[in-house]
Amino acid sequence: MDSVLFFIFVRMKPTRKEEIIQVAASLFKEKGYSAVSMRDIAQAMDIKAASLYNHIAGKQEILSTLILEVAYEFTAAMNNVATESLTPLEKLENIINFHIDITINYAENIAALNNDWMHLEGDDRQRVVRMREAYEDNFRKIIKEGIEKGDFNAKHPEVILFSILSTLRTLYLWNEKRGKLDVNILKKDMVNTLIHGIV
Amino acid sequence: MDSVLFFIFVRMKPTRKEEIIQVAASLFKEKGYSAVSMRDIAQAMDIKAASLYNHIAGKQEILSTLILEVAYEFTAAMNNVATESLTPLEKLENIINFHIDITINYAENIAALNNDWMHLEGDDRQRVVRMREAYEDNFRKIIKEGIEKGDFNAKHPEVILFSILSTLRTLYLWNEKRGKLDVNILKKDMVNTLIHGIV
DNA sequence: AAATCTAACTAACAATCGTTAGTTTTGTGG
DNA sequence: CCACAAAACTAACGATTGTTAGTTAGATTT
Repeated sequence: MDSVLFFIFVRMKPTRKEEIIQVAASLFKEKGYSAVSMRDIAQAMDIKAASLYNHIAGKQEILSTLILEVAYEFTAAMNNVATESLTPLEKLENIINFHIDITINYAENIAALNNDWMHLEGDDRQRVVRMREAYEDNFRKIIKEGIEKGDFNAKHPEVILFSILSTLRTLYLWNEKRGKLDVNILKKDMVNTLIHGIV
Repeated sequence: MDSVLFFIFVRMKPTRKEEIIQVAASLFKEKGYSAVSMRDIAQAMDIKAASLYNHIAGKQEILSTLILEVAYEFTAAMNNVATESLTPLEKLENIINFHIDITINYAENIAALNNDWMHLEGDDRQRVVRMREAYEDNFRKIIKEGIEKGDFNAKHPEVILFSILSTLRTLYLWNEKRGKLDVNILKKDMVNTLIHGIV
């Protein structure tokens, strides 16, 4: 009899801590970190605020968990693309694609990263700022390389960088009301729009 | 002797109320509405928090003033463009241009509009949401018209709309560190990038 | 059955929040 | 110099904030 390889995908039941972080993330996305109280989070879970502290160290831990988690995702994905031997155009396509992928799985984390990073305390804020700067530098190098090679036509790389980054960072706001698009169609359209323009 | 026409530009000294709103706007942009206390605002003006109430009704009034002010600006500008008899491409160029102009004069207001509209109370929130929906509808019609006429090539207008709007709405984050660009150069580059892409 | 663990609870803490009331200082026009 | 208005002040209010301490109910393990 042939040997068979089973791939069993198990969706692990989330720990109570993970549940809290997820519920908090949803509230943070809706109203922002500062406007959400521990009692708000507790109420959304049908428990009392003090009970949260059996599972987490405090409000700040929720924020730093959310932000650092997705910051590492972006950093890893960007480092992968940057070190591969691809044309600048191919790299740019890859960046757009992984941005969409990460956004699908980490929309609430991205909301916190974009809007509440300044409320991180201690070393965490500096670490996140540095990761974002490194990310942008990688992105900038790819665009500059594309301009030098003549693949991209633009005078100022900053305008391109800003435009594309703005769009990608805001992707977490795409909602079903705007149309339930298939992921691969969205990727294709987004690549087309950002790279080839609209005329 | 020839008659001479004098244009005298007077920068009116701001009222105390306007000063407060401006200082608050700067703090709101930095940390968000909920994370800024009346005592923070007062401290930035070297007075006590209670003194603020000689000039304003409350914290909420500051927020609604900031947001409604710039929301009307965008609505008026968009209505102007939408009712003019221009090609979709020309309309789009006009939109990009007035977005940059308004951003220069109302960066802090736009930050509040983008990030703190949900903290508006009473009728104000609904009014702002409706204005934004009307704005987007106007924008969407222009893009659809461009697609139908064959001026724009895209399958889904939503992707274009989302991409351009994301970039324009985020313009308030452009800082000097990113390069002090002349306004007209920025306009030209932005039009080029958003419309013709980068290849 | 006893012991341990998990996850909730009540009660309270000091700090801070937006805001009000009443008072004093400051600047200006008559 | 005086009268008045503008704009600051002190003191305090009730509500809410994040968090801690100590306790309890229920499930699991020994």
